[in-house]
Amino acid sequence: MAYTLSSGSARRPRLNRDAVLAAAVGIADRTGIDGLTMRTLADELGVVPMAIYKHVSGKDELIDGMVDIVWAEVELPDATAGWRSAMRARAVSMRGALSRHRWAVGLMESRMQPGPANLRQHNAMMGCLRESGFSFRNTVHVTSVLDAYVYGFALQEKTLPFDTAEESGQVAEQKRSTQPETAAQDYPYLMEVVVELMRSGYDYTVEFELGLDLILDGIERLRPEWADEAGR
Amino acid sequence: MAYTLSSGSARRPRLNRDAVLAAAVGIADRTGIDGLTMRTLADELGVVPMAIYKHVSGKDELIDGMVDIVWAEVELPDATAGWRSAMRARAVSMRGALSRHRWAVGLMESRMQPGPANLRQHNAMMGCLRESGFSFRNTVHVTSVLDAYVYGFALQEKTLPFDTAEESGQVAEQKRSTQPETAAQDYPYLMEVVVELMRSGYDYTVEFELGLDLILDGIERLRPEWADEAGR
DNA sequence: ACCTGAACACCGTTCAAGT
DNA sequence: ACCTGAACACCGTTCAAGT
Repeated sequence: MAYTLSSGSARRPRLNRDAVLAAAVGIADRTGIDGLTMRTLADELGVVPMAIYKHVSGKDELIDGMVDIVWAEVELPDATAGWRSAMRARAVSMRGALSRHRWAVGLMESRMQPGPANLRQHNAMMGCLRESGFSFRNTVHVTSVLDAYVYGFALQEKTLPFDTAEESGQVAEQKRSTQPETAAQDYPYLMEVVVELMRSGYDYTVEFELGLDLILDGIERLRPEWADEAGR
Repeated sequence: MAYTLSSGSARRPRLNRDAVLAAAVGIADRTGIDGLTMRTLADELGVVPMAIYKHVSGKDELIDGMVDIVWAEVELPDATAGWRSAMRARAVSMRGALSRHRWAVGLMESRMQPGPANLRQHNAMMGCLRESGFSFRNTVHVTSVLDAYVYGFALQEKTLPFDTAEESGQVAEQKRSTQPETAAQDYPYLMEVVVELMRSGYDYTVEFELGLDLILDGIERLRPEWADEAGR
């Protein structure tokens, strides 16, 4: 019976939701979120645009699904390791996911229907902090400052016009030589720092972890104080 | 001679670049960046879409100009006040500008042609830190961590589905009652924190300044250490 | 049950014309 | 010098049809 029903179009495996989402993530990774249209996605899948609407209600739901794929790539905090190293590992993992999927920066928290991986992640984060003795209020504070830093760093990383330390030098040099000669007079401090950056390079990972440790130190140092109000 | 040249259309003042940019910022503030199209902008100005292209080369240059208007609203750091209060005031001012112009979050650093207000701002920031004795390298570190925090906080503020402490409660309540009953079992820690947030409210300004002071403390405490390498 | 084709109401931008 | 109108190559999405 099975073979009597299979038609000549058995070439391409039947479309399903996961295949649609995976293809969409691939396109967005390669060409940016603007390069992802229902039409380019359909082309990639070897299908007509309207075929996608059988698996996803529209572009919004498509993006909801893509964002939850990124959330699923973020390591869950392991509370048994202690809150500090759990929070550190989670932040590092999240920055990694966001630099692999730059289109996702700015979308991670903005979806009205948070997906299961998103909920699981936040639940684990709250759980780790609460079990480590943070009050409700301080759990919110810690989440807020760490997430802001991770999102903001990822945003800068997405947004700055170089990817590697070597490229940072090239871009700085190019900018220096492109600017009108007046720039060095009008913005002397800026030029000085740009020239120095060019000389010594810029490593995103080193920079990220330096700031992260500074913030974790701040949380740790303030903790006894915050613990005073632990009942609340 | 002047009046012989003035035609019947003297009703609307002649279009110019500043008027175009100001109108565009207004539309983006009210309706979001998606609500700003060359066509809605033309309507607002009482003009046909193509008229705009005489004052701006296209949508990219339009947005470049809009972003620099936001930069111009950010208070320049006042080095005479000491680096810490200068950095604090600048960060608070920048968050203010970004919450008045939420469409600008994510665009502040992404323009290939930084405008004059942007360059002035960064020059003043570098100047304040360098004059306060920070090494080149540490000037970069401080800028990186502070900007990441401000951008990331603004991103969360733009992105979270409530604006005020009261609304945060309403949203939390609605989310709680909308979720399938299993949510409380699947995500107990998350639900607990959400319920607590609902009870006590959430104030963006308080939250922002708490994290900001934590980071400034971290910078201050690490400073002597960093100063050791001040020559470099 | 799943896919298709044509159409609609939008975009940003070009080009040739108007005054 | 500045503005206009029509057109082009794109969007996301609806609807009626095909198999």
